[in-house]
Amino acid sequence: MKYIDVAIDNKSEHTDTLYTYGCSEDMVRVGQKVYVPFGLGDKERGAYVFRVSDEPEKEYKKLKYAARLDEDICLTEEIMHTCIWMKKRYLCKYIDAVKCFTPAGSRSKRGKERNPYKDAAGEQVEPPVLTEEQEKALKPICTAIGKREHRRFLLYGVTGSGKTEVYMRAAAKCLEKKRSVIMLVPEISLTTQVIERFIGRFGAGSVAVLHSRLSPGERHDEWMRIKNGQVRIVIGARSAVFAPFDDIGLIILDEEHEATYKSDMMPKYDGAEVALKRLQEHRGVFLCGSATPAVATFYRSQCGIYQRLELTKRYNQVALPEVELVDMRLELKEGNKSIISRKLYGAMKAALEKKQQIILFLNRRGYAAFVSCRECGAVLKCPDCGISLTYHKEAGKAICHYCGYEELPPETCPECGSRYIRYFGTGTEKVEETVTELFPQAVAERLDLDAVKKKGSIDRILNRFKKGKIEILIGTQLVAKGLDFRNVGLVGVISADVTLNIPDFRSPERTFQLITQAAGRAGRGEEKGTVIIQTYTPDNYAVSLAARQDYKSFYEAEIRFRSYMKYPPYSDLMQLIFSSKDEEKAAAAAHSWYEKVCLALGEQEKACVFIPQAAPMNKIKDTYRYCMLIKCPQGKRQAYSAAVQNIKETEKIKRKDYTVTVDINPYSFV
DNA sequence: AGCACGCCGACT
DNA sequence: GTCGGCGTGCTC
Repeated sequence: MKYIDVAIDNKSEHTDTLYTYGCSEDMVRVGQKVYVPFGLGDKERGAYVFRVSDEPEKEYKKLKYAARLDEDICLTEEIMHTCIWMKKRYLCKYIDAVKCFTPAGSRSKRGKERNPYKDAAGEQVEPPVLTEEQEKALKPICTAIGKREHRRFLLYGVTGSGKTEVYMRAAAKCLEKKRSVIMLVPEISLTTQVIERFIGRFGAGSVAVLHSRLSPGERHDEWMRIKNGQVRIVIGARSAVFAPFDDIGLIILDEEHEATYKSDMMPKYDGAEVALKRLQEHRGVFLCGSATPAVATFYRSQCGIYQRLELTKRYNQVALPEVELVDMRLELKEGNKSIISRKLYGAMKAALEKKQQIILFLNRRGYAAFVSCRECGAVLKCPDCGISLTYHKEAGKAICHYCGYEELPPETCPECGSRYIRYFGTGTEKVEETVTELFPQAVAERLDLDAVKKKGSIDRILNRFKKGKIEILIGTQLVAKGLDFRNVGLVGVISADVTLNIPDFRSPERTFQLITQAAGRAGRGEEKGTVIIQTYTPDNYAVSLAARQDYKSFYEAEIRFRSYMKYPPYSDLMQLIFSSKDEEKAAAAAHSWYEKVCLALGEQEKACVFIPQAAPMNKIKDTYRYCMLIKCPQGKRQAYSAAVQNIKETEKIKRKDYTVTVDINPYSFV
């Protein structure tokens, strides 16, 4: 007779503890999925074994017995440890963490198996000769893999310096040692080139690609393929970090700085943190790479938590593009009211004459940023979110970019009745309109969420661009990401200020990354490209240093600011969100929690707890939200977490008319 | 969260 | 006397 401590598979907060059952079988192991009778009706429920013991912890009045094992699902001990760690780190339930590791679907009925990459990219290419820099970067990685050491590397390499080749060599070393590889990419649809190269190198049969278009059945089949050791390489978005390998030798995070590695659903985990936790137990290697590492990541490479490896030269020796800043205030002063500066116009004309392609980048879709009355100053706002509505000319509507609410823009001001309704600010639609006016003979197309919705997939538009059917591509951040086009001679950033003015401590970091990534799209072929950045704040350090492509100076400036303000990496930010159908109740909950948190942390820590605020988009789907931010200083993270967890425990016993969600280091504060 | 038990009012 | 309303409390 054995005793097993299990987490029950149900949604309730109240049952988020380990329950002890008797178990007749000796076979039962940690990580095994079992079925147990639960509750007054002894309804059979799924459960996962966290602990197995010969003696019960204490005497139980009515000890029940596990009914049966699940044939398919048995997780590893490492996974169960990681689940316990996740519960503590992200304040989620046991079962939330376990669910990350288990396939959502059940065994698919039909035995058919469809792999979209199966017949794609059969071109088995000979690995190229490594450059001296690549060789130097690869060596310590391979050594660590060979010696089964848990080590962490940041591969800091300019765009086009051949990071992917280093990833592939490290992966090959891992396979040689009969260990498994997880390769995380920011988004499958934007990473086809990298995936095809991996498949070309290792063969479609040995690579599993996890993506959002998989049906539950297919997902289950892939999970089994991984679990049974039929594949040793998994490529996927952040959730692929949960792949059920039992000997992980390497986890790669490509484009490490991307926000997509942070989950915004429960549990709100950070893919990089989970990767590190798993690798500690597997004694595996963590390898993240970027041309513009997150400030927090570079900081770790400065203090030796990560070993930094640098690739400074572009692969085919093409010089980095020439970057020019255009001060749009002067442009206006000198009488040019257009959104395209004279310099950008000239460069566009020159590029078109040379038959080079152009990318114009603006991180705002729609036509105008807001609709306002010139008489009284009223701005058209979303009735649900309180956020100003963006005017979309093509759709003829004013649309809320948060919740999708739309209305016809009014003829007269709803506040004062004036007819002076005007549209302010620029979006991609307006850029497209201006470009078609200026260059009527050129083929210009838009690539943003709206265009993708209307004209089909991103790939279709990008393929047309690749084939040269589009001369000018106008887009939001969708065009700034790792695409590699040979014939782009000019990249124009229409307004570098859009991201800079978002109220978030990371907005300089994001602006710097976006400009650098966009600039990296220019001149990847034979010729040196040109980049023109338009801005109203040319003296801002993020803008000016991005123009000089000077990451290290930007890092120095930014880390000083973070240190001074005690922002991450000098602290962890913990965001508590209180939501309720009743605004009063959400507010009351937030304020009562504020008192409780202050009390629990003590007087001297009070400065770290911020007074709750109505969330910027206060109401989503008739639910009101209040936010409270806690800045946890380095070294006190666990104490702070524990205090909040404690309050959660005591609060859940009482009748609740609100819900709390916790987000550790949220990527956005709206 | 579910689910059963229980204490109360309306009905055959 | 009994059927069912939902308020209350527990789940190894």
